[in-house]
Amino acid sequence: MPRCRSMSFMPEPDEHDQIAQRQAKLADLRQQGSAYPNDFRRDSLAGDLHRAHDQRASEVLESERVRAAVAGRLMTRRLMGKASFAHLQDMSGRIQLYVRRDDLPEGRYQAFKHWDLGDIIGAEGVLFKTKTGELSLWVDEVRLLTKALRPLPEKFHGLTDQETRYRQRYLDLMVNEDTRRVFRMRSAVIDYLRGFFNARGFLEVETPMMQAIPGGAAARPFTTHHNALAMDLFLRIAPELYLKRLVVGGFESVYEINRNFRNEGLSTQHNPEFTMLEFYQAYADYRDLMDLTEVLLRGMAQTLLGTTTLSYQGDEVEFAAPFPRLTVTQAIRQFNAHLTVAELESLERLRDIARQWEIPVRDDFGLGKLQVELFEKTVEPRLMSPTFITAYPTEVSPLARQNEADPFVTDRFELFIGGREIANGFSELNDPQEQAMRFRAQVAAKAAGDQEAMHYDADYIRALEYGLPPTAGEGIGIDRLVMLFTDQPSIRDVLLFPHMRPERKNT
RNA sequence: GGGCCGUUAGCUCAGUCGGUAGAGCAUCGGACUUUUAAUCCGCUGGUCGCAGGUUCGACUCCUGCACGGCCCA
Repeated sequence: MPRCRSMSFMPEPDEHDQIAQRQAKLADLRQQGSAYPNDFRRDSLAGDLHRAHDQRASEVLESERVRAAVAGRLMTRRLMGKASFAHLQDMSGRIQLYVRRDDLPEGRYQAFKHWDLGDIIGAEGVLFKTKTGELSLWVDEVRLLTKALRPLPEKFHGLTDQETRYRQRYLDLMVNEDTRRVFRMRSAVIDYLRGFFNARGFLEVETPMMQAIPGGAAARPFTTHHNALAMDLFLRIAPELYLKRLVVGGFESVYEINRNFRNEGLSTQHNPEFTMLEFYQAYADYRDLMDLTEVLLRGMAQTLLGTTTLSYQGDEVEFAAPFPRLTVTQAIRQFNAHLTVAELESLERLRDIARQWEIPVRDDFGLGKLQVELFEKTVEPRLMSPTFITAYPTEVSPLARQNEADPFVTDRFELFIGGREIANGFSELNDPQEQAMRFRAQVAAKAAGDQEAMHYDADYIRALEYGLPPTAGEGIGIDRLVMLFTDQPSIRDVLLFPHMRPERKNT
């Protein structure tokens, strides 16, 4: 690929002053030689240096003359005539540099004075402590490695404009430590999940993101097109049906952590692509998974946060106590004391109640769907500490196994934390004939206008006909979990690059 | 899709009753060899989101649009 190697770049006339000034400085650098050198090698990270030497006495440090080479972005600078202090930031943190004219090669200090905040530099020197006790590097060599042509956001207030933080996440990461904290925690959450499932003998797998038949959830898919095959494909809305095929194949414990895509609106809770953990375990049922989920989340909180009590947007969320388990109808009645069992089992009565709550009721809503709608409206937002809700109606659970005592409901649960659904799991429906019937009902619903209803997946039925062992499976929404663990109010705050409408203004 | 709020210098923000646009930081020039929101002196920097309208005159009032935030669906 041809690359632009222009040796004299004229600033665009509409660029503001600071960019023009920096471009002029870059032009000078090009004249003097390589403007983008890649021969500087560091041997230390700021964070490691602090960990190793912060607690050591100043005299000891000076007598040992510990040398270090560091590199990173120039974040602050205090010029005081013939000496300066500066802070360099790398992935691990910041280290202060002490730069004196008389300790540098001839002319270097003059150059250093004209470098800009945001430039990427390398520095070598000897560690010492300033009179205020801050570990610093007494620099005897410093080089400009990459010129920054655009100025940094303000050093004190940082970058606060939400739109810019989302669109230019690199800037947000540069200047906002809290943003770095959130995404480190996200990484730690995923790392913990992998460790947890790997330690229990689960196999991590990857299944198709592009599917001919989108399945495994009630949602509208994105459509794409394969040119060579001349066929439309769908971006997956869930990996569920493929993961259960793997259990049929004999991978009895599997998990996948990856993206799902759903063609719905954007909100503080929804991004078109989001990350799910799904896992399946043969010879287990939904109660086993509730137990496992409880162990998982309690351990995760204790390990990653050092506590089992966390604060989410001002509410306390407690992971230490056993998570309460209530059925859908028990939960509705707990938060709607006036409702009777008879009312919850009357289609006509429930329709009226739902309308009173301003729930848009469609004619094809059965009793089970109405119960779940009422639950979501009146109970879900109030479940702050982890709560399992069980006995989801069969009507809204086309892939879940029916309860043996009460076939109106399935052996399914959802976990709510912070007023939101975090997990959804159930004993899998492994009867191929029953599953085929459920698919046909979904197809009928789709024909009647339910755009979120499922397709008939004949290969999935064929797989079940070979025999899916009794199995339980669960999905956990990673983005929402990370929101909880980082106390962030919007899903956009835990996605590095949340979906945004294209910006029209000039960049 | 609806309601409310926002968009002013690179960043963070003021802007009075409609009368020629302000501050801090950053930048630029100068002083300063242990500073840390360094300090001190001086100077720059603006399509007030975009397009219309009202007006002698619009950052300000009105309409539409774009993007964002929050709430609702």
